[in-house]
Amino acid sequence: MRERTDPRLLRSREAMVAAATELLTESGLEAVTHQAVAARAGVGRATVYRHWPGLLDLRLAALESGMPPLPPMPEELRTATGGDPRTELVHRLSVLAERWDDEQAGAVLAAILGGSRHDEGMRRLRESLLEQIADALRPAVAAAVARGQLRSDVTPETFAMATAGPLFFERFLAGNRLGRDTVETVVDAALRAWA
Amino acid sequence: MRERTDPRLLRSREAMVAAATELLTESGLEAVTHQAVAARAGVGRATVYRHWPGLLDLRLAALESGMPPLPPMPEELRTATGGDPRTELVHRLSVLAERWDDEQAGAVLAAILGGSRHDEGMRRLRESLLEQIADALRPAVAAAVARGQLRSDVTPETFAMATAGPLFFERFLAGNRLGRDTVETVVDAALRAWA
DNA sequence: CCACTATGAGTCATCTTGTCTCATAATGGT
DNA sequence: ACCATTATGAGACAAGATGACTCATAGTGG
Repeated sequence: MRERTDPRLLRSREAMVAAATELLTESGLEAVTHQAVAARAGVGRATVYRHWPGLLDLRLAALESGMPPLPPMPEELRTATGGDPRTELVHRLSVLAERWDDEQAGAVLAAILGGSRHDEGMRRLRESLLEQIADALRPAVAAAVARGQLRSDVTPETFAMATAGPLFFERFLAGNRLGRDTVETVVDAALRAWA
Repeated sequence: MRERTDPRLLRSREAMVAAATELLTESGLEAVTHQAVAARAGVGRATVYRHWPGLLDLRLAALESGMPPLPPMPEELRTATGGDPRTELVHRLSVLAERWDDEQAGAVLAAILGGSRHDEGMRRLRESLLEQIADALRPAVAAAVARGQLRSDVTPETFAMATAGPLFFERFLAGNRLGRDTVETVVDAALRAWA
């Protein structure tokens, strides 16, 4: 039985995923087709069909590679915050904001929002994105609740809505880049609102 | 010179726009093509090309018809609020939330978010959407500032970020319908945060 | 009643899509 | 070093989509 170790398979797969991600970033999900990916990856068209028989499979691969998990909070930074929830919240949301500042984020998010109503795979991606954000905020929200800085009924999901929501709005509806000042403003507003 | 009054022109145009909007709602922007619109509208393929020679023109027409201007605040309701900013804010945002609850809203917004990076027309649509929201909140925000319920540096744009942002997040990222309770929660949080 | 014009049907060349075959060469086990 | 395995690129192919065109017809405005 074949393992997943054939270098040819990995090489071409890597090239195709890279090409698909580029196309997604540059021209949106519509531009991700077997033909376009093959051409850009320098690969036979049939090869793309072999790896992802369906168009949705191919596009899902592009989207997945476009939204890797958020890097975890570095331990040295966590201790450096002195356990201050606000500092940690600002840091976690800055990581998110930085990612959303990236060019490809808009393409990925728009595709997920639009596609999740029709496609199960995209719905999964949307939910995992939501979970990613909530998980990133979970420890700091818990700490803030423990210290009485947030009401005890504030969940990570609620706090995500209160912070990631405005950031999303500012970035993708207003079209503005997200600086650390914006993140701090949003975090402070949420802390005031839910104290 | 021909006026825009030829009934044939208006009839077929109306049928095509309706068909395009349906396709957009049901299957996303990608499904809006000259051929599909012609088939659904019961119209010749050439006719669709005559009205919108380019694919982007056609899709823009579908998007525009999918985001008509928000209805203005009814005068009787405005007086009924007794000039209370919170009540008016809740009302205005409930109108927005109701629209976003609609099935087609997700398709329209996702298309605009994704397309506004590449297409000038979609960028215009995105900006007009933003303006729509800010304008809807403008009088109530001004009133709240005048009464000292909001800091004097809070603009309609800021308040839109603080309220429409979370609503957008809740509706399209978390996938939850927006009830009046959600709107009230969000408005109250924003009023606390920016008092 | 008539000149006008939007329309539907159709044709046509070109491109895209999905499936298939086959020779080739890289690969892993022996 | 050898060989059976297998992923690949090139290409053929039918079916369908695309965009531009022509033309007879019928609804329209004067």
